[in-house]
Amino acid sequence: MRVVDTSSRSTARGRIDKRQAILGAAMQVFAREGYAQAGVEVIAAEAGVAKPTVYNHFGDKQTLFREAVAADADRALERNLAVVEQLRADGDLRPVLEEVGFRLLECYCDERSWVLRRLLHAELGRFPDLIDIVRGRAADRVTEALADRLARLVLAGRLRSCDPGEAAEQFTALLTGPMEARARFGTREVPDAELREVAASAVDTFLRAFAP
Amino acid sequence: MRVVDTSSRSTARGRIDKRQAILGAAMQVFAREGYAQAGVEVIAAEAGVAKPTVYNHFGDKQTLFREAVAADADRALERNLAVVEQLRADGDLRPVLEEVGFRLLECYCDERSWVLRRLLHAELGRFPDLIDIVRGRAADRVTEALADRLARLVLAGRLRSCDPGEAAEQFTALLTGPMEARARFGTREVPDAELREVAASAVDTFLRAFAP
Amino acid sequence: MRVVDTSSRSTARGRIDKRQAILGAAMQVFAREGYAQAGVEVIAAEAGVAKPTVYNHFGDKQTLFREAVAADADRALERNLAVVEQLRADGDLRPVLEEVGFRLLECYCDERSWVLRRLLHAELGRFPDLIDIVRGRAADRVTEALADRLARLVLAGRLRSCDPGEAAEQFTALLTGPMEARARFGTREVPDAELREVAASAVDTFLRAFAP
Amino acid sequence: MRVVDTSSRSTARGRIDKRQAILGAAMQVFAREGYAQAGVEVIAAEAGVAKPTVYNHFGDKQTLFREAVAADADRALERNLAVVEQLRADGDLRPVLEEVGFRLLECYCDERSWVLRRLLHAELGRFPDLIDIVRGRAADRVTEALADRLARLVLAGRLRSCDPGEAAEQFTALLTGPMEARARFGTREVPDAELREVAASAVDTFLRAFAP
DNA sequence: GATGAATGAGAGTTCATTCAT
DNA sequence: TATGAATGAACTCTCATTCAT
Repeated sequence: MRVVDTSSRSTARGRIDKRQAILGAAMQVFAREGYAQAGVEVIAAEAGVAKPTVYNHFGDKQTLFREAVAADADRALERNLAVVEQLRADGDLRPVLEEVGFRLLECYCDERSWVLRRLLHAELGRFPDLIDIVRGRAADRVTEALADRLARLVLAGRLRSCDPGEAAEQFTALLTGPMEARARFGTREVPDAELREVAASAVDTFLRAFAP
Repeated sequence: MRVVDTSSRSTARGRIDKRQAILGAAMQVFAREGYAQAGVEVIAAEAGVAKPTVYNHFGDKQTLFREAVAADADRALERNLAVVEQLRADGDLRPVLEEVGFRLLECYCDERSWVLRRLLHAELGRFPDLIDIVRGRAADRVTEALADRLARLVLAGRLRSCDPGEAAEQFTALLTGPMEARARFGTREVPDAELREVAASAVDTFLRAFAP
Repeated sequence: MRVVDTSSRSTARGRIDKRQAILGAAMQVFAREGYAQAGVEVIAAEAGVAKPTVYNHFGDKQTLFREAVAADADRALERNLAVVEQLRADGDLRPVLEEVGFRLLECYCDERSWVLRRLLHAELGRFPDLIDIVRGRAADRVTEALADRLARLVLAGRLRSCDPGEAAEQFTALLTGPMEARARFGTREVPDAELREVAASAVDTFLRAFAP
Repeated sequence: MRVVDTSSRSTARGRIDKRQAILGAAMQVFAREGYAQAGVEVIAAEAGVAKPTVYNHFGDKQTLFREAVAADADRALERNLAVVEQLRADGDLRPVLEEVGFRLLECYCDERSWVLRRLLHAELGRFPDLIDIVRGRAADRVTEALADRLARLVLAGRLRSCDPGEAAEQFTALLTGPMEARARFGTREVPDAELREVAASAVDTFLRAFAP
């Protein structure tokens, strides 16, 4: 189902295309099989290149893994930040929080997000720097951005006075904590309605605790 | 100091001792290396037995993995349930909740708990049944037990009327959610003081939302 | 389908029964799997004993193999000799030869005979002495016995003067040679009618060449 | 003495050379040890390549075995057919038949022929398709070719009227049957003189039975 | 720059054989 | 004597990685 680029004979584009194809294939295979089990040969095949080409581009399997993970973490960060930015102080607070909560859960429950978290857990032992790669690009910065928005809500008198960092932590926890069980660690597709329920419940508790 | 023969030289206990030794070594090695990378030979060496002995006892690597995980999940369940049972309705509620919260965080942040969760995430792809093995023995049943206790607190008028299942989910989320970031996925040892802080903050938010 | 001896608790019979059971099971397993692939554990299970019992009786796998083969070779020799003894000089020669030829082919095409020959070929490299074990007990002595009978036929004027050893060799060759192809090396069950045809054709050629 | 580059250092021929080397080594080792006992590592060493190279070329041990056997069967077929083609109807029949018989016995008693037959018998259980691989390439087609020649001799009036297929079967049987015993299944080197004797005796019997 | 071919190291698994009971 | 348990050695097969083109 891949679309073959018909114009990549040794052009500069061709090289970039191949690099992207390899990264994409790598993430797919790593997700499916885990790092140790994933075969470079399989990745190469799925990317439509020869095995040594992978090595020409990335040097070794570990580097390929790191870069593939980093690329996906970037993507996830961007999506999450875009959601947090929707948290504005105009109008009724509850529906806004519920909408943001729902969107964040959508990100959290995205197939690729589960894959990323799974790989992170799986390979922390062999790749301790993965924490920084992923968290520097995703989880922490999202919480930070969320804290910023909450701080402004406090200043605007829409929330009671509190530590916005802690509040952001807890808001996130109230959203994602219940999902882990319900999504069975990403193996069950959670319907949007359930996402909205969880978001509503989280927001309810959050507002009971943090409304002025 | 009992003086029974604890040396395992060929007594009837020998078999059981070896089984336990293998399970223990297996968990250590799986934790260190991940399932795919862990070598049965290494496990055998670490257990002080020969490689075929491992196969005599467990048949193959997958079974060994499942049984090792199940054993650790059992242990974790027991510890968690013991903590939840301490949640009694006598006296002031806040300090009791804070103590239970702290103890639950101790369990959650235990080295072996992190290992278990990491392996669970890591190998879900290859072992989908791991969810049931672990959750049937741990996470879910703890939340259930917690919900039971919260229900009694509602009936006793110590908490406002609410769905105890949801309340338990959120209490757990408020505890563990913030830990994931702070413990850097288990790679950082979190001092008890910080655990108590997180517990206090979680209980504060929880009581603001669920006090009558 | 084995009949278990109900009275073998440590009696002298019990021991012999077990020995026979092991030999029988061994031959079956060796036939099915070949020497190298056959597992002593499987043989033991099929004989209804524990693995070390096999070693108590036979010392090692090679000895077990030799004894099992020797036992079957004995059985084959007896059957063949009984057939050759039917070769009497009274009455018409052709039908007698045809009957003997047919009976010899029956022996030759017996499942257990094919197994024996296959094992012999298979393991000649590892067991050079197998030639003597089997041939001393079977092929050669049958040809010798046949030569004896033919010699008496020559003396009785029923066959032309010739070397009876050569005649016996050739009579056997005319019988068995065509079978190898037709029986597809023992993997095809040859119907009796075809056996009789081959025997008749062999006798016809033999008599054309050796009638006085 | 041709002066082409027969050294195989990385030329395009290199691949083919290695393939041939592996096939040759495989046949030698399989012959020496039997299929089950033969180690791929040994084969690789004897071929002067690394173990995975064997797997790159043949995929697995079974395929390697089949291809090695097929290659040798091809070789044997060619030699046998060349001999049968020498069976012409000009001149005296007896010496021609004796020469052909002798040459066929040479083929039959060739070391590699014994090896092939031994392996065929030995591994029929595990490789039932070996019958077709070998017989389609060797035994059957030789008998067929021989039958063709005998048919022409019948038409030319040099042999009596008969079924040429049967006659070919019996001619072959008269040649090879006595060899099995004399060569002790290929473990004894039979001198040419004895081969000629057996051939002469076979031809004598054959002509007595089939001369017009 | 991209590839087909080759490899060293190591994986899981099996098995004949031997203790200790 | 018969056995459950343990083991050392060996097996097939895989894989990340590197030449030579």
